Amino acid sequence: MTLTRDAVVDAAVDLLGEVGLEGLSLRRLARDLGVSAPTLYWHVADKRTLLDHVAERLLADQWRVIPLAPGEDWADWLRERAIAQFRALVAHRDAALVVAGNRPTEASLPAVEQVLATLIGAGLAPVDAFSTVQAVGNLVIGSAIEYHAERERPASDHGRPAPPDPQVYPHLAALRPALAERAGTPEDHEALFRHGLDLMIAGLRVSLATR
Amino acid sequence: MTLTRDAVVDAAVDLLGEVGLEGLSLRRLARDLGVSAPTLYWHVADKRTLLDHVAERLLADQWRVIPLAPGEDWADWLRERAIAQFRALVAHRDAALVVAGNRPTEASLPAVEQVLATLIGAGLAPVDAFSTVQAVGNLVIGSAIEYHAERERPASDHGRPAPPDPQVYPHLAALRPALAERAGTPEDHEALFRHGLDLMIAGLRVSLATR
DNA sequence: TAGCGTCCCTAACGCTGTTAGAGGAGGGGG
DNA sequence: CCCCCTCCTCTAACAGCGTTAGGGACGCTA
Repeated sequence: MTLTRDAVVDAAVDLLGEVGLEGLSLRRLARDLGVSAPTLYWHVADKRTLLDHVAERLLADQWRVIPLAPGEDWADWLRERAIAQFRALVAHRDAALVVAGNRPTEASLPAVEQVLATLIGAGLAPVDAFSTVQAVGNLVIGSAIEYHAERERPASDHGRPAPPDPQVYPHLAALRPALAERAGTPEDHEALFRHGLDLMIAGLRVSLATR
Repeated sequence: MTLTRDAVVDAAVDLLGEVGLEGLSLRRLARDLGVSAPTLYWHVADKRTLLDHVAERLLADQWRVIPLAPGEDWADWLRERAIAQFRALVAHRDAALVVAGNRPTEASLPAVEQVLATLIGAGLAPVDAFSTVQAVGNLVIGSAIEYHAERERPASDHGRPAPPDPQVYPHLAALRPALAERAGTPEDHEALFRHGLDLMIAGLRVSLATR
Protein backbone atom coordinates (compact mmCIF):
# COMPACT_ATOMS: atom_id res chain seq x y z
CA MET A 1 0.00 0.00 0.00
CA THR A 2 1.62 3.21 -1.15
CA LEU A 3 1.23 6.59 0.43
CA THR A 4 -1.57 8.83 -0.80
CA ARG A 5 -2.28 12.48 -0.26
CA ASP A 6 -5.32 11.59 1.79
CA ALA A 7 -3.18 9.50 4.08
CA VAL A 8 -0.77 12.42 4.50
CA VAL A 9 -3.62 14.74 5.38
CA ASP A 10 -5.04 12.18 7.80
CA ALA A 11 -1.72 11.87 9.56
CA ALA A 12 -1.37 15.63 9.65
CA VAL A 13 -4.76 15.96 11.31
CA ASP A 14 -3.75 13.38 13.91
CA LEU A 15 -0.39 15.00 14.51
CA LEU A 16 -2.01 18.40 14.84
CA GLY A 17 -4.25 17.06 17.56
CA GLU A 18 -1.26 15.57 19.29
CA VAL A 19 1.31 18.35 19.23
CA GLY A 20 -0.53 21.47 18.08
CA LEU A 21 0.23 23.76 15.21
CA GLU A 22 3.63 24.81 16.51
CA GLY A 23 4.75 21.22 16.88
CA LEU A 24 3.51 20.11 13.48
CA SER A 25 6.65 19.84 11.36
CA LEU A 26 7.05 18.06 8.07
CA ARG A 27 9.91 16.00 9.44
CA ARG A 28 7.83 14.80 12.36
CA LEU A 29 4.90 14.11 10.08
CA ALA A 30 7.13 12.14 7.73
CA ARG A 31 8.49 10.13 10.64
CA ASP A 32 4.96 9.21 11.73
CA LEU A 33 4.31 8.02 8.19
CA GLY A 34 7.56 6.03 8.06
CA VAL A 35 8.88 8.14 5.25
CA SER A 36 11.53 10.80 4.67
CA ALA A 37 10.58 14.45 4.85
CA PRO A 38 11.12 15.48 1.22
CA THR A 39 8.88 12.61 0.16
CA LEU A 40 5.93 14.63 1.40
CA TYR A 41 6.58 17.11 -1.37
CA TRP A 42 5.59 14.49 -3.86
CA HIS A 43 2.09 14.35 -2.41
CA VAL A 44 1.69 17.95 -1.31
CA ALA A 45 2.93 21.17 -2.85
CA ASP A 46 3.75 22.98 0.30
CA LYS A 47 3.27 23.07 4.04
CA ARG A 48 0.78 25.90 3.62
CA THR A 49 -1.34 23.95 1.15
CA LEU A 50 -1.08 20.87 3.35
CA LEU A 51 -2.64 22.98 6.10
CA ASP A 52 -5.30 24.06 3.62
CA HIS A 53 -6.20 20.42 3.09
CA VAL A 54 -6.18 19.86 6.84
CA ALA A 55 -8.54 22.79 7.33
CA GLU A 56 -10.84 21.43 4.68
CA ARG A 57 -10.93 18.06 6.35
CA LEU A 58 -11.57 19.54 9.78
CA LEU A 59 -14.63 21.36 8.50
CA ALA A 60 -15.81 18.76 5.99
CA ASP A 61 -18.74 17.68 8.14
CA GLN A 62 -19.93 21.25 8.36
CA TRP A 63 -20.48 21.54 4.63
CA ARG A 64 -23.24 18.95 4.69
CA VAL A 65 -26.46 20.52 3.53
CA ILE A 66 -29.12 20.16 6.21
CA PRO A 67 -32.32 21.78 5.02
CA LEU A 68 -34.65 23.61 7.33
CA ALA A 69 -37.25 21.10 8.51
CA PRO A 70 -40.86 22.06 7.82
CA GLY A 71 -42.16 24.11 10.70
CA GLU A 72 -38.68 24.47 12.20
CA ASP A 73 -37.67 27.91 13.41
CA TRP A 74 -34.92 29.32 11.22
CA ALA A 75 -33.21 30.75 14.28
CA ASP A 76 -32.97 27.36 15.97
CA TRP A 77 -31.68 25.90 12.74
CA LEU A 78 -29.04 28.61 12.39
CA ARG A 79 -28.01 28.24 16.01
CA GLU A 80 -27.53 24.51 15.69
CA ARG A 81 -25.38 24.92 12.58
CA ALA A 82 -23.21 27.54 14.24
CA ILE A 83 -22.78 25.49 17.39
CA ALA A 84 -21.80 22.44 15.37
CA GLN A 85 -19.18 24.54 13.61
CA PHE A 86 -17.87 25.86 16.91
CA ARG A 87 -17.67 22.34 18.30
CA ALA A 88 -15.76 21.13 15.28
CA LEU A 89 -13.17 23.86 15.75
CA VAL A 90 -12.90 23.32 19.48
CA ALA A 91 -12.65 19.54 19.26
CA HIS A 92 -9.31 19.51 17.47
CA ARG A 93 -6.31 21.29 18.88
CA ASP A 94 -5.47 24.54 17.05
CA ALA A 95 -8.14 23.74 14.46
CA ALA A 96 -9.36 27.33 14.58
CA LEU A 97 -5.91 28.72 13.80
CA VAL A 98 -5.49 26.45 10.82
CA VAL A 99 -8.93 27.24 9.48
CA ALA A 100 -8.49 30.97 10.00
CA GLY A 101 -5.53 31.04 7.64
CA ASN A 102 -7.65 29.69 4.80
CA ARG A 103 -9.53 31.00 1.85
CA PRO A 104 -13.11 29.74 1.72
CA THR A 105 -12.95 26.52 -0.22
CA GLU A 106 -15.15 25.46 -3.09
CA ALA A 107 -16.66 22.74 -0.92
CA SER A 108 -18.25 25.30 1.35
CA LEU A 109 -20.32 26.91 -1.38
CA PRO A 110 -23.37 24.65 -1.17
CA ALA A 111 -23.61 25.17 2.57
CA VAL A 112 -23.21 28.93 2.27
CA GLU A 113 -25.80 29.05 -0.47
CA GLN A 114 -28.20 27.13 1.68
CA VAL A 115 -27.76 29.36 4.71
CA LEU A 116 -28.28 32.37 2.47
CA ALA A 117 -31.44 30.85 1.06
CA THR A 118 -32.78 30.12 4.53
CA LEU A 119 -32.08 33.60 5.88
CA ILE A 120 -33.48 35.28 2.79
CA GLY A 121 -36.47 33.01 3.03
CA ALA A 122 -36.93 34.19 6.59
CA GLY A 123 -37.17 37.73 5.28
CA LEU A 124 -33.64 39.12 5.45
CA ALA A 125 -32.28 41.31 2.68
CA PRO A 126 -29.73 39.34 0.62
CA VAL A 127 -26.82 41.62 1.53
CA ASP A 128 -27.72 41.44 5.21
CA ALA A 129 -27.98 37.68 4.98
CA PHE A 130 -24.47 37.52 3.53
CA SER A 131 -23.06 39.83 6.19
CA THR A 132 -24.74 37.74 8.83
CA VAL A 133 -23.19 34.53 7.57
CA GLN A 134 -19.77 36.10 7.73
CA ALA A 135 -20.34 37.78 11.09
CA VAL A 136 -21.42 34.51 12.66
CA GLY A 137 -18.38 32.88 11.10
CA ASN A 138 -16.14 35.50 12.63
CA LEU A 139 -17.67 34.95 16.03
CA VAL A 140 -17.12 31.22 15.67
CA ILE A 141 -13.48 31.68 14.71
CA GLY A 142 -12.78 34.23 17.40
CA SER A 143 -14.39 32.16 20.13
CA ALA A 144 -12.60 29.00 19.09
CA ILE A 145 -9.21 30.70 18.84
CA GLU A 146 -9.64 32.25 22.24
CA TYR A 147 -10.50 28.82 23.61
CA HIS A 148 -7.37 27.21 22.21
CA ALA A 149 -5.17 30.15 23.17
CA GLU A 150 -6.27 29.95 26.78
CA ARG A 151 -5.77 26.21 26.76
CA GLU A 152 -2.19 26.29 25.48
CA ARG A 153 -0.75 28.85 27.83
CA PRO A 154 -1.11 27.77 31.45
CA ALA A 155 2.39 26.27 31.57
CA SER A 156 4.04 29.67 31.14
CA ASP A 157 2.04 31.24 33.93
CA HIS A 158 3.59 31.25 37.39
CA GLY A 159 0.48 30.34 39.37
CA ARG A 160 -2.85 32.05 39.10
CA PRO A 161 -2.99 35.80 38.63
CA ALA A 162 -3.64 37.75 41.79
CA PRO A 163 -7.33 38.13 42.64
CA PRO A 164 -8.70 41.57 41.78
CA ASP A 165 -8.75 44.04 44.64
CA PRO A 166 -12.44 44.53 45.62
CA GLN A 167 -11.71 48.15 46.46
CA VAL A 168 -10.51 48.93 42.94
CA TYR A 169 -12.44 46.39 40.90
CA PRO A 170 -15.70 45.75 42.75
CA HIS A 171 -17.53 44.13 39.85
CA LEU A 172 -14.67 41.88 38.84
CA ALA A 173 -14.18 40.83 42.44
CA ALA A 174 -17.88 40.10 42.83
CA LEU A 175 -17.81 37.89 39.75
CA ARG A 176 -14.81 35.90 40.85
CA PRO A 177 -16.59 33.12 42.75
CA ALA A 178 -19.15 32.67 39.98
CA LEU A 179 -16.42 32.29 37.38
CA ALA A 180 -13.87 30.34 39.38
CA GLU A 181 -15.40 26.88 39.14
CA ARG A 182 -16.26 26.71 35.47
CA ALA A 183 -13.68 29.04 33.96
CA GLY A 184 -11.61 27.38 31.27
CA THR A 185 -13.77 24.31 30.80
CA PRO A 186 -15.05 23.52 27.30
CA GLU A 187 -18.61 23.83 28.61
CA ASP A 188 -17.85 27.32 29.80
CA HIS A 189 -16.47 28.34 26.42
CA GLU A 190 -19.41 26.86 24.60
CA ALA A 191 -21.80 28.69 26.93
CA LEU A 192 -19.89 31.88 26.25
CA PHE A 193 -20.09 31.30 22.52
CA ARG A 194 -23.82 30.61 22.77
CA HIS A 195 -24.29 33.81 24.65
CA GLY A 196 -22.77 35.84 21.83
CA LEU A 197 -24.60 33.79 19.23
CA ASP A 198 -27.94 34.27 20.96
CA LEU A 199 -27.36 38.00 21.11
CA MET A 200 -26.80 38.02 17.35
CA ILE A 201 -29.87 35.93 16.69
CA ALA A 202 -32.01 38.13 18.92
CA GLY A 203 -30.69 41.09 16.96
CA LEU A 204 -31.64 39.36 13.73
CA ARG A 205 -35.15 38.87 14.99
CA VAL A 206 -35.40 42.57 15.72
CA SER A 207 -34.16 43.55 12.30
CA LEU A 208 -36.70 41.17 10.73
CA ALA A 209 -39.55 42.55 12.78
CA THR A 210 -38.83 46.17 11.88
CA ARG A 211 -38.79 45.70 8.14
CA MET B 1 22.07 55.59 24.78
CA THR B 2 21.91 51.91 25.62
CA LEU B 3 19.25 49.48 24.50
CA THR B 4 16.17 49.13 26.68
CA ARG B 5 13.35 46.65 26.67
CA ASP B 6 10.97 49.34 25.54
CA ALA B 7 13.17 50.05 22.55
CA VAL B 8 13.19 46.35 21.69
CA VAL B 9 9.41 46.19 21.88
CA ASP B 10 9.11 49.35 19.78
CA ALA B 11 11.32 47.88 17.10
CA ALA B 12 9.39 44.62 17.23
CA VAL B 13 6.13 46.48 16.66
CA ASP B 14 7.64 48.29 13.69
CA LEU B 15 9.09 45.10 12.27
CA LEU B 16 5.79 43.30 12.72
CA GLY B 17 4.07 45.96 10.67
CA GLU B 18 6.73 45.63 8.03
CA VAL B 19 7.10 41.89 7.56
CA GLY B 20 4.21 40.30 9.44
CA LEU B 21 4.30 37.70 12.17
CA GLU B 22 5.92 35.03 10.03
CA GLY B 23 8.74 37.35 9.01
CA LEU B 24 9.43 38.58 12.52
CA SER B 25 12.59 36.77 13.55
CA LEU B 26 14.87 37.64 16.43
CA ARG B 27 17.85 37.86 14.10
CA ARG B 28 16.11 40.32 11.85
CA LEU B 29 14.91 42.31 14.84
CA ALA B 30 18.43 42.38 16.24
CA ARG B 31 19.81 43.56 12.92
CA ASP B 32 17.33 46.45 12.84
CA LEU B 33 18.53 47.41 16.30
CA GLY B 34 22.20 47.14 15.31
CA VAL B 35 22.82 44.34 17.75
CA SER B 36 23.46 40.60 17.73
CA ALA B 37 20.56 38.22 18.16
CA PRO B 38 21.41 36.68 21.54
CA THR B 39 21.67 40.18 22.98
CA LEU B 40 17.91 40.37 22.85
CA TYR B 41 17.76 37.67 25.49
CA TRP B 42 19.22 40.08 27.97
CA HIS B 43 16.21 42.37 27.59
CA VAL B 44 13.51 39.80 26.96
CA ALA B 45 13.04 36.30 28.33
CA ASP B 46 11.72 34.72 25.22
CA LYS B 47 10.21 35.32 21.82
CA ARG B 48 6.81 34.42 23.21
CA THR B 49 7.05 36.97 26.02
CA LEU B 50 8.38 39.54 23.59
CA LEU B 51 5.18 39.03 21.62
CA ASP B 52 3.25 39.42 24.85
CA HIS B 53 4.81 42.83 25.29
CA VAL B 54 4.07 43.67 21.67
CA ALA B 55 0.43 42.70 22.15
CA GLU B 56 0.23 44.86 25.24
CA ARG B 57 1.63 47.83 23.38
CA LEU B 58 -0.71 47.33 20.42
CA LEU B 59 -3.72 47.48 22.70
CA ALA B 60 -2.40 50.02 25.19
CA ASP B 61 -4.61 52.81 23.90
CA GLN B 62 -7.68 50.64 24.34
CA TRP B 63 -7.23 50.35 28.08
CA ARG B 64 -7.84 54.05 28.60
CA VAL B 65 -10.89 54.51 30.79
CA ILE B 66 -13.47 56.60 28.96
CA PRO B 67 -16.50 57.00 31.17
CA LEU B 68 -20.00 57.10 29.81
CA ALA B 69 -20.89 60.75 29.19
CA PRO B 70 -24.00 61.99 30.97
CA GLY B 71 -27.02 61.35 28.78
CA GLU B 72 -24.98 59.18 26.38
CA ASP B 73 -26.56 55.94 25.27
CA TRP B 74 -24.64 53.00 26.71
CA ALA B 75 -25.05 51.16 23.41
CA ASP B 76 -23.38 53.93 21.42
CA TRP B 77 -20.62 54.05 23.99
CA LEU B 78 -20.09 50.30 23.83
CA ARG B 79 -20.13 50.35 20.05
CA GLU B 80 -17.49 53.07 19.86
CA ARG B 81 -15.21 51.20 22.23
CA ALA B 82 -15.54 47.99 20.27
CA ILE B 83 -14.93 49.71 16.95
CA ALA B 84 -11.83 51.43 18.31
CA GLN B 85 -10.54 48.04 19.43
CA PHE B 86 -11.24 46.53 16.04
CA ARG B 87 -9.45 49.40 14.32
CA ALA B 88 -6.43 49.00 16.54
CA LEU B 89 -6.17 45.33 15.58
CA VAL B 90 -6.72 45.98 11.90
CA ALA B 91 -4.30 48.89 11.69
CA HIS B 92 -1.21 46.83 12.44
CA ARG B 93 -0.35 43.82 10.37
CA ASP B 94 -1.05 40.51 12.16
CA ALA B 95 -1.88 42.42 15.33
CA ALA B 96 -4.91 40.21 15.90
CA LEU B 97 -2.86 37.01 15.75
CA VAL B 98 -0.36 38.33 18.27
CA VAL B 99 -3.06 39.54 20.62
CA ALA B 100 -5.03 36.31 20.36
CA GLY B 101 -2.14 34.33 21.79
CA ASN B 102 -2.17 36.35 24.97
CA ARG B 103 -3.52 36.10 28.44
CA PRO B 104 -5.48 39.18 29.51
CA THR B 105 -2.95 41.50 31.01
CA GLU B 106 -3.18 43.37 34.28
CA ALA B 107 -3.39 46.66 32.39
CA SER B 108 -6.74 45.71 30.91
CA LEU B 109 -8.45 45.33 34.29
CA PRO B 110 -9.54 48.97 34.74
CA ALA B 111 -11.11 49.04 31.29
CA VAL B 112 -12.90 45.73 31.81
CA GLU B 113 -14.13 46.87 35.19
CA GLN B 114 -15.49 50.01 33.65
CA VAL B 115 -17.31 48.25 30.85
CA LEU B 116 -18.79 45.88 33.41
CA ALA B 117 -19.93 48.81 35.53
CA THR B 118 -21.54 50.49 32.53
CA LEU B 119 -23.38 47.39 31.37
CA ILE B 120 -24.53 46.55 34.87
CA GLY B 121 -25.59 50.14 35.29
CA ALA B 122 -27.66 49.77 32.14
CA GLY B 123 -29.51 46.92 33.80
CA LEU B 124 -27.65 43.76 32.75
CA ALA B 125 -27.09 40.94 35.21
CA PRO B 126 -23.40 40.87 36.24
CA VAL B 127 -22.74 37.44 34.77
CA ASP B 128 -24.39 38.44 31.49
CA ALA B 129 -22.34 41.62 31.42
CA PHE B 130 -19.17 39.61 31.76
CA SER B 131 -20.19 37.16 29.06
CA THR B 132 -21.02 40.07 26.81
CA VAL B 133 -17.62 41.67 27.27
CA GLN B 134 -15.97 38.43 26.26
CA ALA B 135 -18.35 37.73 23.40
CA VAL B 136 -17.75 41.15 21.92
CA GLY B 137 -14.02 40.60 22.36
CA ASN B 138 -14.27 37.30 20.51
CA LEU B 139 -16.10 38.95 17.65
CA VAL B 140 -13.41 41.63 17.48
CA ILE B 141 -10.62 39.07 17.39
CA GLY B 142 -12.34 36.85 14.86
CA SER B 143 -13.16 39.72 12.53
CA ALA B 144 -9.66 41.15 12.72
CA ILE B 145 -7.99 37.79 12.14
CA GLU B 146 -10.19 37.12 9.16
CA TYR B 147 -9.26 40.53 7.78
CA HIS B 148 -5.54 39.88 8.05
CA ALA B 149 -5.82 36.33 6.78
CA GLU B 150 -7.59 37.48 3.64
CA ARG B 151 -5.04 40.23 3.17
CA GLU B 152 -2.00 37.98 3.37
CA ARG B 153 -3.05 35.32 0.95
CA PRO B 154 -3.81 36.70 -2.49
CA ALA B 155 -0.32 35.90 -3.80
CA SER B 156 -0.90 32.15 -3.53
CA ASP B 157 -4.15 32.35 -5.46
CA HIS B 158 -3.95 31.78 -9.21
CA GLY B 159 -6.38 34.44 -10.28
CA ARG B 160 -9.82 34.96 -8.84
CA PRO B 161 -11.92 31.94 -8.00
CA ALA B 162 -14.45 31.04 -10.61
CA PRO B 163 -17.75 32.91 -10.35
CA PRO B 164 -20.51 30.81 -8.80
CA ASP B 165 -22.81 29.12 -11.28
CA PRO B 166 -26.19 30.93 -11.12
CA GLN B 167 -27.97 27.65 -11.77
CA VAL B 168 -26.49 25.98 -8.70
CA TYR B 169 -25.90 28.98 -6.45
CA PRO B 170 -28.54 31.55 -7.33
CA HIS B 171 -28.18 33.67 -4.21
CA LEU B 172 -24.40 33.73 -4.28
CA ALA B 173 -24.45 34.65 -7.96
CA ALA B 174 -26.97 37.41 -7.35
CA LEU B 175 -24.76 38.87 -4.63
CA ARG B 176 -21.62 38.86 -6.72
CA PRO B 177 -21.96 42.32 -8.30
CA ALA B 178 -22.83 43.92 -4.96
CA LEU B 179 -19.78 42.40 -3.30
CA ALA B 180 -17.28 42.69 -6.11
CA GLU B 181 -16.38 46.34 -5.78
CA ARG B 182 -15.88 46.67 -2.05
CA ALA B 183 -14.81 43.15 -1.12
CA GLY B 184 -11.51 43.06 0.69
CA THR B 185 -11.24 46.74 1.47
CA PRO B 186 -10.74 47.79 5.09
CA GLU B 187 -14.01 49.72 4.91
CA ASP B 188 -15.82 46.57 3.88
CA HIS B 189 -14.38 44.63 6.78
CA GLU B 190 -15.23 47.35 9.22
CA ALA B 191 -18.78 47.47 7.87
CA LEU B 192 -18.98 43.70 8.27
CA PHE B 193 -17.71 43.93 11.82
CA ARG B 194 -20.22 46.68 12.61
CA HIS B 195 -22.99 44.50 11.25
CA GLY B 196 -22.17 41.73 13.71
CA LEU B 197 -21.65 44.19 16.51
CA ASP B 198 -24.97 45.90 15.87
CA LEU B 199 -26.72 42.56 15.90
CA MET B 200 -25.23 41.84 19.32
CA ILE B 201 -26.18 45.27 20.64
CA ALA B 202 -29.72 44.92 19.35
CA GLY B 203 -29.84 41.56 21.11
CA LEU B 204 -28.64 43.21 24.31
CA ARG B 205 -31.43 45.75 24.08
CA VAL B 206 -33.95 42.94 23.79
CA SER B 207 -32.56 41.11 26.78
CA LEU B 208 -32.70 44.36 28.78
CA ALA B 209 -36.27 45.08 27.79
CA THR B 210 -37.54 41.63 28.78
CA ARG B 211 -36.14 41.63 32.30
C1' DT C 1 14.17 -4.98 -24.00
C1' DA C 2 13.80 -0.05 -23.77
C1' DG C 3 11.60 3.74 -22.07
C1' DC C 4 8.83 6.23 -18.97
C1' DG C 5 6.16 7.78 -15.19
C1' DT C 6 5.70 7.02 -10.21
C1' DC C 7 7.36 7.17 -5.72
C1' DC C 8 10.90 7.42 -2.48
C1' DC C 9 15.66 8.36 -1.06
C1' DT C 10 20.15 11.13 0.65
C1' DA C 11 22.52 15.48 0.84
C1' DA C 12 22.43 20.01 1.38
C1' DC C 13 21.07 25.21 1.81
C1' DG C 14 19.82 28.96 4.59
C1' DC C 15 16.96 29.96 7.96
C1' DT C 16 14.97 29.65 12.96
C1' DG C 17 14.91 30.05 18.52
C1' DT C 18 17.96 29.38 22.06
C1' DT C 19 22.14 28.37 25.19
C1' DA C 20 27.03 28.60 26.76
C1' DG C 21 30.51 31.22 27.82
C1' DA C 22 33.75 34.97 27.12
C1' DG C 23 34.81 39.97 27.35
C1' DG C 24 34.57 45.01 27.57
C1' DA C 25 32.82 49.34 29.84
C1' DG C 26 31.86 51.90 33.93
C1' DG C 27 31.22 52.78 38.75
C1' DG C 28 32.10 52.02 43.90
C1' DG C 29 35.00 50.55 47.71
C1' DG C 30 39.53 49.17 49.58
C1' DC D 1 45.25 53.50 42.11
C1' DC D 2 43.41 49.15 41.60
C1' DC D 3 40.21 45.65 42.02
C1' DC D 4 35.80 43.84 41.69
C1' DC D 5 31.24 43.57 40.32
C1' DT D 6 27.20 44.46 37.58
C1' DC D 7 25.61 45.48 33.34
C1' DC D 8 25.45 44.71 28.57
C1' DT D 9 27.06 42.77 24.36
C1' DC D 10 29.61 39.56 21.75
C1' DT D 11 30.97 34.91 19.03
C1' DA D 12 30.22 30.04 18.53
C1' DA D 13 27.35 26.53 18.48
C1' DC D 14 23.14 23.21 18.68
C1' DA D 15 19.13 21.12 17.09
C1' DG D 16 15.48 21.79 14.33
C1' DC D 17 12.87 23.96 10.47
C1' DG D 18 10.90 24.31 5.21
C1' DT D 19 12.54 23.43 0.95
C1' DT D 20 15.36 22.10 -3.37
C1' DA D 21 18.49 19.21 -6.23
C1' DG D 22 19.34 15.12 -7.97
C1' DG D 23 19.44 10.14 -8.08
C1' DG D 24 17.63 5.39 -7.87
C1' DA D 25 14.32 1.55 -7.64
C1' DC D 26 9.90 -0.21 -9.15
C1' DG D 27 6.29 -1.55 -12.54
C1' DC D 28 3.64 -0.62 -16.71
C1' DT D 29 3.56 -0.08 -21.73
C1' DA D 30 5.41 -0.27 -26.39
